[in-house]
Amino acid sequence: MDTFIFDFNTDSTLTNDTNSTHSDLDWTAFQSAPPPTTNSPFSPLWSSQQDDAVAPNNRSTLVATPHDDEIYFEMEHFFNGLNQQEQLPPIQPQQQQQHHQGIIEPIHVNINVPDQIESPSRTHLSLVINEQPMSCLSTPMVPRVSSARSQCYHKLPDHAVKLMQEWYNANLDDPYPRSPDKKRFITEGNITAQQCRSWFANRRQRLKHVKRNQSKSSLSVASSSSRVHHSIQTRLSQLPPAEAQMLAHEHCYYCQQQQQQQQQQQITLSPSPIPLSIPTNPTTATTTTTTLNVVINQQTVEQLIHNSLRKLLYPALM
DNA sequence: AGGAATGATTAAGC
DNA sequence: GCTTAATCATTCCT
Repeated sequence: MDTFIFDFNTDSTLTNDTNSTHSDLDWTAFQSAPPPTTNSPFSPLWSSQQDDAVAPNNRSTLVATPHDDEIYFEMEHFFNGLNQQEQLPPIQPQQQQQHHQGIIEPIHVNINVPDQIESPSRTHLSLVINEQPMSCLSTPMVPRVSSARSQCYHKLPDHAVKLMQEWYNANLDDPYPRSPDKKRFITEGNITAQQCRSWFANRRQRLKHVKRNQSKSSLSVASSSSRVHHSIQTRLSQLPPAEAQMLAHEHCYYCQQQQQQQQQQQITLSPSPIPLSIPTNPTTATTTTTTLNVVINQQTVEQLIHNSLRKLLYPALM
């Protein structure tokens, strides 16, 4: 694991900590990336044009992994805080001066990034080897001769796709066609066995991807917020408590959210007792097993985590 | 032009 | 031999 140290300046530019001995990352790649559309300078790097995670063209050594999403969310979380800051009332000239005098220092946050292993480009491999692909059909669509892969790109017959799609939709719980089904797709759809396998493999993978992203988008907010909050708080804890708290509430989106939730809960959690009904059954009167179905919402969980963190980080304040 | 969709390939795992 | 995951290449769409 490498530890990259990012400097978060208030103007959201990314600078290289040249004194760091933790990172040998080539920062020129980041500098040559297109200008960010948001306050986060990382968006262009981690957002791919399709569902696959693709490393930037000029960063062949930086291969995107599933961890990148987590890192991205952590970065995004922090910059959400900076975005929020922009929506705050304009800084007074005196405060602005304090900014430039360095009273509000850049915050350093350590992000752990798994070691990346360079893998050779498959395009290059196929060009070098120039092997004949397994399933090249003699169909008319042969656009270019640049690589073996491009020689056999065809759109599958609509009829074949329709057949497989119908079968897939009807067998979502077990989308693995057996031999008879495959033979039917091959003969009726006029495709090869390889094309049939590829189609189902792609279909399964891409649907899985969609499902994963859907569940992640609902869960990641809470978990990543909490994690990044913790890492930032760890750093801030090295500062004097008063200064750290001011910085945290100014920059940390999570803290701002927590503050809002606290205020909301103080209003909504006024005396409204939870209705608890204990089932009474004459036949099991002697047994004392009782099931209480209590729904704990996300706010409550985050509140509990937040309080625990505060106890850990600021015991003097508790 | 750029992103999304789609077909294909490869390596690794079982 | 089949599947998954990652990735590339091409076509489609806006």
